[in-house]
Amino acid sequence: MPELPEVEVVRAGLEAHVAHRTISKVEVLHPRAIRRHVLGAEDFTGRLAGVRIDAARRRGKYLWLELDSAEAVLAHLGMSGQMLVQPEGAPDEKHLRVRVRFDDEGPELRFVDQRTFGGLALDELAEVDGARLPSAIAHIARDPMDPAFDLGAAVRALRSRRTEVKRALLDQTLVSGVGNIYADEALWRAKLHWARPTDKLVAARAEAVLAAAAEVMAEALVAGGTSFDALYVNVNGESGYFDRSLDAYGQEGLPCRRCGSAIRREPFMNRSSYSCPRCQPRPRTSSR
DNA sequence: CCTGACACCTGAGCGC
DNA sequence: TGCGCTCAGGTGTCAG
Repeated sequence: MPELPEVEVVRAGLEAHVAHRTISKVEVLHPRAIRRHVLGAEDFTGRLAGVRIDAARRRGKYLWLELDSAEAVLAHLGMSGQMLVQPEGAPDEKHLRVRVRFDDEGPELRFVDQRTFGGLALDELAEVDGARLPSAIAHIARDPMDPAFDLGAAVRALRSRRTEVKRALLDQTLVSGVGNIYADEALWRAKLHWARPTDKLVAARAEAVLAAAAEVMAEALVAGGTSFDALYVNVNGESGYFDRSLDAYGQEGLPCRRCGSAIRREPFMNRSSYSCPRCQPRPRTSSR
């Protein structure tokens, strides 16, 4: 499930259903799911047995389970990863990759991932810029829901890049949590075309698009996230409903809510970008 | 250093 | 039906 609101929905579910429980046994059903755990599946399962989960945390699209062993299980959902809380004995999902059982014999935790772009790894926690993070994600910037998020610093970082504004929004080292959907929504709200060069954005415009990203992701979280199909669900398998509130993403041909022009779709980085041709005019100097 | 292209996967939906 | 193509909420790696 991908972007920040959807990942936060999952994190909250993990906090509610697996925090304060002790792991009894872990099974890795597909090696790719733990490819980031360099020491391999045996090391992964061996070190998790008997460990208690203290908390579920998140930065951007990454989440991790803090363990009483002072380590963490770092997780990324990739394009299609799910964390499901299921009764023991429920039939295995087709793409079940990792199963975590607990010593209370309550519901088990399942990492399910069709495309296997996501994965789990055991990692050390490290102090990074005042935060305690799995060391593998030390390079990931704070997200807009982080209490210590610094909007001014994000504005400066974005404007220091020489690239297109949407590429910058998707760069998780500048600001984290934003993906293709919320980038398009933020650009629509800020009335910016995705190809606008970052180094020519005045600070107020850069701030506007970053604030819009924060705002739209907060609204999406209230709605339980964005979900077009069964791939994007919370730990109980339920979909969010923010898709009904999208103004740009996936709206090709539909009237812009502000001006009525038909929303257009343009190729962008091997996928698509949706925007309003009138509210978000293409930059004059852009090649596209 | 920084930027952009590409690889990594599976499955759904479409036109022929 | 079936084939081949395109598309999909992401990111690590590598060449220039």
